Amino acid sequence: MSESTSNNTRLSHPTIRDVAALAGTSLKTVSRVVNGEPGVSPELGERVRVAIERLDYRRNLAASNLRRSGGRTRSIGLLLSNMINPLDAAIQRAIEEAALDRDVVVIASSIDEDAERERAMVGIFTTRRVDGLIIKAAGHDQSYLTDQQRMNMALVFVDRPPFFLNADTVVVDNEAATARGIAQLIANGHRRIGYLGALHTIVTAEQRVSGYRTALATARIDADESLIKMDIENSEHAQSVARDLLQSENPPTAVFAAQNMITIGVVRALRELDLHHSIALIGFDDVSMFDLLQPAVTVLAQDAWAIGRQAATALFDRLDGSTAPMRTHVIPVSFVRRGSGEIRGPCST
Amino acid sequence: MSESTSNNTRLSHPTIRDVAALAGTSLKTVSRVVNGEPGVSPELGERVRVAIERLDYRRNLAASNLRRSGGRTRSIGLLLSNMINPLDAAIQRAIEEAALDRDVVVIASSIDEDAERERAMVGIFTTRRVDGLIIKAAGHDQSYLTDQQRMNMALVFVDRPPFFLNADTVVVDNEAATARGIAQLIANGHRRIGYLGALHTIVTAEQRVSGYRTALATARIDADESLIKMDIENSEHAQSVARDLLQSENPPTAVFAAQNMITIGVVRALRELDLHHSIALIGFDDVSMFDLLQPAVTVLAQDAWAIGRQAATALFDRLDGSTAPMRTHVIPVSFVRRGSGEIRGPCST
DNA sequence: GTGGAAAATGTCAACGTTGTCAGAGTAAAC
DNA sequence: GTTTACTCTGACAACGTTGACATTTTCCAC
Repeated sequence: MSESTSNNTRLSHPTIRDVAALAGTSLKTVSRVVNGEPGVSPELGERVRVAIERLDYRRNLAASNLRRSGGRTRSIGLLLSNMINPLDAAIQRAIEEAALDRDVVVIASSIDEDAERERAMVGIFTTRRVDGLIIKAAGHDQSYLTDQQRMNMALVFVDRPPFFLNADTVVVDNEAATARGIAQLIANGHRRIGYLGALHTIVTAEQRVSGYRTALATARIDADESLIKMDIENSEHAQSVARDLLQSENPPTAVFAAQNMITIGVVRALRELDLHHSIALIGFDDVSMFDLLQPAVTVLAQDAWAIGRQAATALFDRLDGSTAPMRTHVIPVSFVRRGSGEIRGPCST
Repeated sequence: MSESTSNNTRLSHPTIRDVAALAGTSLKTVSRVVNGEPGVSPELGERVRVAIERLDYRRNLAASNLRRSGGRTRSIGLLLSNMINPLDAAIQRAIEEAALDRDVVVIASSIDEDAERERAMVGIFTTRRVDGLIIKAAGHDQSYLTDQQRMNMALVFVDRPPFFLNADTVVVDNEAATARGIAQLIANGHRRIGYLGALHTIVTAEQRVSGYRTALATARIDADESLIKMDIENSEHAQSVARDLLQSENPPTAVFAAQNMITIGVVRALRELDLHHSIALIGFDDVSMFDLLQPAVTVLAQDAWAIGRQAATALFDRLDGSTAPMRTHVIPVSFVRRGSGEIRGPCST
């Protein structure tokens, strides 16, 4: 394997053994130099460094981690719904930055609200022995992760709390934020407010619709169930549902879109029916360019970067050995008034 | 380490040794079962499977790969500019899907047009022994990758060809596409066409401005250098540059924005000056909701998904042992006419 | 029952690295 | 010259797994 040191065409990576041979010393000394351990004379150390340089030696981290105590791989897994969604992309980027600072790599994957894929990916990550996992869970039972937790895999849930498992969590207050948006619409004179929500199996979708109901109840308005449309899967679906709703016999005067893709679909439907200047719209989650539409879209904006950073911090705290009780971090949602949500309704004073 | 098999609180992962002990057999037999190798009697195989199940054993892939011939880690690296850019996000997602099908994980990182970070990440990936690397290079010299290439790391360049290195590449024809857009503007009666481009150090930025010049030359129009603004770093920067350009003494009647973030900045500037219905605009790269603006933005759209898929295909072909000559794949760019690019200029017939 | 092939199972070393510990060398103190 | 206390260096096992090969068991033909 290493007999061809003189030959420049080497097929596989040089090992510590090759370096030792070239420097005329032992494995262990090279290991010491590579790891910056003390107890190597300057001359020998230099000789080793030259050999490392010459062979372009890079230590094999997998082998290193195998032997090292603790068996950490300095890698973490990240499972989000869909990296194409700017919200998930921002979370990913924030986590990557935090990981990079600690010399940890991130293995990411999109799971598309698919509980089976969630479990499959967790299996893959377990096999890879990731040190930790940040997950926006799709399924409704994460008890299967107790094994991983016991085996020292740090877990942080983002966007949604885990089911049947106690773990650190980073969320926003979906119910309160939604209620705030709906209250605003009511204050602006709306009584019939349409609600378009995502898959009801997603906790946040339930929390948001619950905020909707709370706000109506607070204002003593009876919720008209025909105005509430759940289980919307994507932008196109939202568009067609909104179209039907707006063309129904007794249409809403305002619409609340509970997620960014849904908001885009609703905007399209409003445009299509030329109602965008008369029907109020508030969306959950911001998207770049919502400010450029006419009217600009009022949103409840999650701070994805803050969510990602907080999740990374929580995870690395655990990896550093924190044994504090599991904690739920709530990141504030900001209400960005841009115009679409300020369109007045029939009951304005 | 394994004395506490009966105890449920195990601190580290069970090993093949633990499974063997519980099943009353040898390491090798367990290994055979785990890897589905033949030559294990049904009864013993079943006993081993039960033990695996009971201990929730997962084989340590790092250890497995260390021993396995070839030493593949079934992981690939992915370096793009910025995962928050929807273009990069789509490329990433496409690659992830392809990798998942092959039971390969993707370690991704954003390098922000920073050549130093590019090299640092390549170093990290090398240490991790990724089997391949898909890279949107920031620097102007990738000869440092010859070592990796020689050591069997498959390389695929996306968006930009490598410098001083021969490797598979997936690109679009930036020059031709841009020329096509500019020719369209000229055909619509524009003679003074502003050009806002990204960092001139990025090859694609150069190719695009070159397409601009080519199209003008073809139409026998002298390029006015004061209309060409390069080195634009982000959306805000683009907005201020566009503002200055549009308010200059002899402003353009049309603008070409050579990248998606730049286009957004230009749109903002046009709005600000209330010129969006009078100045034509064509952008490179599509962004969701460009169709919702007024006027909707005409773009030259790259098929990010196709780029990612092609890159993954090329990479895995190499990993499967292909020794065909290095190839450059060119993915078509589509011209999406939506309105902003069709605003007529002073010289229309 | 014996021989011989085939199937099943196990032993051992190796992958590339680091932890443990022992040995060699050196300088200062007696 | 010997002891003491270093500092430096290397031999060896181990991390969890698999490849090569050896051994045992089973089965069938004679």
